[in-house]
Amino acid sequence: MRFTKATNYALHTMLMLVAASSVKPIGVQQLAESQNVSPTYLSKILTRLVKAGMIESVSGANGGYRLSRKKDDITFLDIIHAIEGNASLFECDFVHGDECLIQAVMKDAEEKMERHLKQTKLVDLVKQQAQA
Amino acid sequence: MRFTKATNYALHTMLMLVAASSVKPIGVQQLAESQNVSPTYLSKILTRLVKAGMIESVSGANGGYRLSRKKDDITFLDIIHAIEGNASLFECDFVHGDECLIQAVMKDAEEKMERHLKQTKLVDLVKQQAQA
DNA sequence: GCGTGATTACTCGGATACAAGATGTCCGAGTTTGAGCGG
DNA sequence: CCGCTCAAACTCGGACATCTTGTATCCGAGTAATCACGC
Repeated sequence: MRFTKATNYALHTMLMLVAASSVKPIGVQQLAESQNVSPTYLSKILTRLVKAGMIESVSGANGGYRLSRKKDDITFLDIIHAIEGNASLFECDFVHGDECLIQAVMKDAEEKMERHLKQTKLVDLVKQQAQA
Repeated sequence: MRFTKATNYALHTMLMLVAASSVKPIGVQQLAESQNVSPTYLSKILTRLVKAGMIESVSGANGGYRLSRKKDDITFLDIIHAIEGNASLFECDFVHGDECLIQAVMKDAEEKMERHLKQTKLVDLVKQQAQA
């Protein structure tokens, strides 16, 4: 029960893209170097973000990745769900007659966490970085 | 990033033990049957709870598991930590100069969840079950 | 100078490899209860 | 009836076995920009 490294890569990459926020795409190599990942692996992660509609890829020379339109409303939860999937963290597959009380508690806890991740946007971090 | 089945087993088993709450221990077989797990596997999980000090095992005939003394203050978080470990869910191992802003956000989110799990006790569920 | 083609710098997707963790199973060893048996 | 022994019913712990998932690598294919070259 831990977040995967892929999520970490995705979050850091997105932070860079939001910070750059320019029209020009940033190449995978550049993004990968600053995180010590192999470019091929990072690109595999980024395709998931593309499918989620938050970034887009530009192929060919001078290609790379850049934010798609909605740029400023991207939350942590968006990215995490794109990478980890939006399945529930806890799933009780037993068949006790009524609803599982344990599952209810776990679901509440999960929602507490998700609420925080949903209300924190990447842009906020960029501003903090700029001040420092 | 999901909770393991072992955690599910542990939570359900603890709920039974708290509900029983008697002096007599309950055998692993009985506990396992009601959850469709093999007794050997369940016992492996329960030893972790023993090491965490929340239950104790009684060996020999008519043996089994029962709560240790502190019985009524056991929280969800206690059990989860005993099974999954108390490591942080998110760990950024990069070396960016200052503290990782992303990690800070994730840690906050995690704490939101843990707070809920810490303030929910198993005894509360037992009472709910009794009412129904 | 201008079009055409080749080269180069990229991303994309699938196939594959490897490691770690989750999920069990099996077995031998220790421990307690209780039954059986002999005095 | 008492005590001793032995079998049965348990848990404990380590050593496997298997399956899934995370973490990557490699390679061929497609695509866009740029460079070279001939007219």
